[in-house]
Amino acid sequence: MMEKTFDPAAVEARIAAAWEQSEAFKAGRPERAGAEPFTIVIPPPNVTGNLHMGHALNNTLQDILCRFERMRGKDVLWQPGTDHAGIATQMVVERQLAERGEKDRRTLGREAFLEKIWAWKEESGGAIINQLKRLGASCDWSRERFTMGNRADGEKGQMQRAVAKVFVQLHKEGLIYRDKRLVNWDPHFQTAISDLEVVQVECKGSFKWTRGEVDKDGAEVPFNPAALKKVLDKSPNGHLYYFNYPLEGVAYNPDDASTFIQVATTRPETMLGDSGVAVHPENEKLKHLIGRNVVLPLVGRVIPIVGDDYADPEKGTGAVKITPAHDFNDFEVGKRRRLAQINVLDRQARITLNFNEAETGNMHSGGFDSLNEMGRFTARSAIVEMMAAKGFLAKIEPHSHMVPHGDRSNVVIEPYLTDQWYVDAKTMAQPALKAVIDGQTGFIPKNWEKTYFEWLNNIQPWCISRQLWWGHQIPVWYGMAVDEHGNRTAEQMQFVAETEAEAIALAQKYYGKNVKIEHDWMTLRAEEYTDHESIFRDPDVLDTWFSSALWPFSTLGWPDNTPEVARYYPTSTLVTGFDIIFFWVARMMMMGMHFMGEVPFKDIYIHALVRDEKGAKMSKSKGNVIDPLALIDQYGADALRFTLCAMAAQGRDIKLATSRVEGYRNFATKLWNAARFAEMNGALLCPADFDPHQAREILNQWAIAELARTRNEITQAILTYRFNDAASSAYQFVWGVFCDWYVELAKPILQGPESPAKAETRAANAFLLRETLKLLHPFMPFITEELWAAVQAGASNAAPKVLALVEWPDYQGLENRDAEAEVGWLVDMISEIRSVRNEMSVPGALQIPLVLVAVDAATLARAQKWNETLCRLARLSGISFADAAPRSAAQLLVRGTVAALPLEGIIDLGAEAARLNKEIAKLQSDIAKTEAKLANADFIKRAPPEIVEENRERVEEWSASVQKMQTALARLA
RNA sequence: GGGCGCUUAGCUCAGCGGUAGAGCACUUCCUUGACAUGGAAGGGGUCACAGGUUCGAUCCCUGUAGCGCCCA
Repeated sequence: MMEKTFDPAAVEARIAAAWEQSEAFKAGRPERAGAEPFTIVIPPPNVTGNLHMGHALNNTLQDILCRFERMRGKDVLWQPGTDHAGIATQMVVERQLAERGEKDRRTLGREAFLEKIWAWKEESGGAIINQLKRLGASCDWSRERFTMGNRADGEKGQMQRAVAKVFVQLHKEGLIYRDKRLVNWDPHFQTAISDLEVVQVECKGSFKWTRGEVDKDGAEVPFNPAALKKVLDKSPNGHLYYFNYPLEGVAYNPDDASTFIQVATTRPETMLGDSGVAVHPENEKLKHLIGRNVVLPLVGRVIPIVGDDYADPEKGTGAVKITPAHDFNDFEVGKRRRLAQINVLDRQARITLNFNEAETGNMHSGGFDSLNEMGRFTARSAIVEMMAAKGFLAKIEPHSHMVPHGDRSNVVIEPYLTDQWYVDAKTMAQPALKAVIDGQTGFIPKNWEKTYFEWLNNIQPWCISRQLWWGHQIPVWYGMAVDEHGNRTAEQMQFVAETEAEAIALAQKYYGKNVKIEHDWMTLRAEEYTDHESIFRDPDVLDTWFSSALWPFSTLGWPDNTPEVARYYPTSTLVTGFDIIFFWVARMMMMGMHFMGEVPFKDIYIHALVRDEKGAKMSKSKGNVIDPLALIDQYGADALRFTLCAMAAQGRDIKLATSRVEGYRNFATKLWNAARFAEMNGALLCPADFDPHQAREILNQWAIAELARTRNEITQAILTYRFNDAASSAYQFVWGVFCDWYVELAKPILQGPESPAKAETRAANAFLLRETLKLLHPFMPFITEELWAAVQAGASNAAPKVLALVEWPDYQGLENRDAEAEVGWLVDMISEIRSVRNEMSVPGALQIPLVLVAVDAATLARAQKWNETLCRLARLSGISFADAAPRSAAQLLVRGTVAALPLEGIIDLGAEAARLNKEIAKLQSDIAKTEAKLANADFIKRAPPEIVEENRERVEEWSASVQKMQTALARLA
């Protein structure tokens, strides 16, 4: 005897083991060698990561597709793996070293530190893989990949070779180059980071001061640098500072606006690097100053006032100070107007005054050396104080603005001028754009194409180098260039090669002598070798996304010519969130088009973000994170999966409420109990010879037809990525059709005497249950697999051992209108009687008689046939037939049949009259509305005939009902 | 500022040119032999607002308001 409820915690691990043991998820199963392949590459989660709700949704949807296609007989490869997440991993391991009191990264040195990371990875990396298994993800786990490959393989490793080959080839083609540009610089990790790793945080300060402002006693309020410092120490951002920059050649007077130009900035310390002031060329108030110069306060540098559209006349003072080396917009203005790029920060974002003497102005003589190596925020208040002291500070006001922060380090990011490696993304974007325009790849929902186009059309060079240790080291070696006599020049030489050996070979060819590897540039430069020359490798590593961009083919074994590449590329579908369309999807498209000459995936399904109940993004700092593993523990993986699927409507975020998960847990219980009922009634095992087409019982025919319809709905819904429709179809069938009606209507038969009808119903019940398990399996793999074992018990057929490999049903010719008419009538009759009973407050336990009035032979036969069922489900004492309704009876109308419940003495006749009047009124108002519509000549003329006909029929039906109810009303008196 | 999206029952959301739907919550009744993680019945919505297109608009178009996200 089955338990009363399904206990996911007790079952899930066992089921997962059974799948593993049967190798159900393995791609390339021999019996499917001739089958169509279906491939999905998992969006590789971060190796340091833990399963969050976004992963749960993402992987549930992928799993539904994979299980569905696997059941449809395809050779499914769901390729799993993780990515090496440069900064995150380095950070995790550094923190671990600190906690254990071990040597820090720099003390350890690069090699030793990398050993530590690999050790960490072996020990605790990739926990998320097991968490995905708990969710039921049917990946081919034997093929798990890691973007960093395997430690043991070194540069011979396939992932390493893939990355190196891509780099070298793109470099050869001129699509990878070295350039000096602004990057997002993280001063904590001292590396460039991608836009993706930058979060904008809104900051608003509180300090306020205006030059010349007087207090209530009429005294001028002096600037209080200590007070500002105190505010900035708490939070350095959120103020706008107004500076007067004196015009060259006039005596500066803060009270005479004609002697200066006023600029506003949120980052005062960058003024040390100003090389111009911009004014909009059509700015009536200021344009006359274009072409003049200002003398940069403190520094003494003479810099021009230039005309540029970037300066918005409406914003701030209308004049903008330009610091090309420390602001993305200013960088562009500076390039347009040929302004100097003066870097005033070091790698830790401390002020450095070691810029060009020519650019220094009078800094050193001005007594500002104290600023050197000062932290940027300390320098901020120091510089403001200096400006104030010299009378250049006009105003400070609180200002709300977005400040970029590193998402890992949480420090303020600085735009920073450095040499980095770039991919010419603009060129590579063209085939990626074309592929979507031509429809080789399509987004679902389609409107995401717009986002994709938008980004690819405005794409910037992709900075791929990172100043980290953990990652694919850039395959470039540097040496000194030599002239034709073999003498070193001041230039640098680059050797770009897939392996160290190749690099040495290239260098040897270039130098004409032996080449050795040196470990850093300083040593190499300092040494004068006689017998050989030396090169050293670029210490930087590649952006993690660089290797992720190769994921759809590198996981299949590329660059080797593996059978997997041939069979599973291009992949079928990519399932991912919209937040990485730019960073990942677009880059996979670029790399796929370039290296494989073919799109990496045919469909890109973009799903929503999972938010909390109130619609807020889940985040640790808000404390509103719902842990999917906790939900799995509490309600089971199936319930969580079904919830996410049911809520995955296209184009809308998911606001997750645990009450929904609970609801679908209850759904699982319902299914479980349907099986339990079947077990108790000998209807669990479907006889091998049961043919649904041969069912003779109309109830069975009806339910089988409903099953077939549901199968089609689910199939269609999954194929069109309408996951929520698929879920509701399944839910409606299991609960609303199978449990609520089929089982109830079948009870009298199943629990009655032996008969052919009973035997057939037992078989049909088992059949319906078994087929339902198949249809539900992609959504709820655990409970269905568990019940599958039960419905297969003792079955001797050759069906696969696990449901995961069973064939998706395809029923033909099972629809049945007659069955719908009869069972529909029965269902409506029972519902109506129950409704009247309830409304009339007939005690639940009381059995009452039913009189069917003036029925035809067919209805009479129908009523007699279903007598027992009707009596049982509607709590009737019996059914009789009459030509006219008895007096003092409640009357109801079901699909044209008049039914009377003689309830004299039981019910309040006044209440029944009121009930009938209410229904009549409702119908009459509907009739009036529809008749008005039919009276409209335009409607008759222009509406489709079937709609007009439908409305006519409606009026007729309603009118007949009104008439019958009026008769009933008359009989009441 | 630019782009995208949203506004439907108390809550969370489907739907979408042709009589407004689900789950949860709520009310009443029911521990009957699959299931109280259950059953039966019920209340509850001028589908944000204003115009327009249409025979007909919750649905299409325009505008307004509010909210959210992305990019500056």
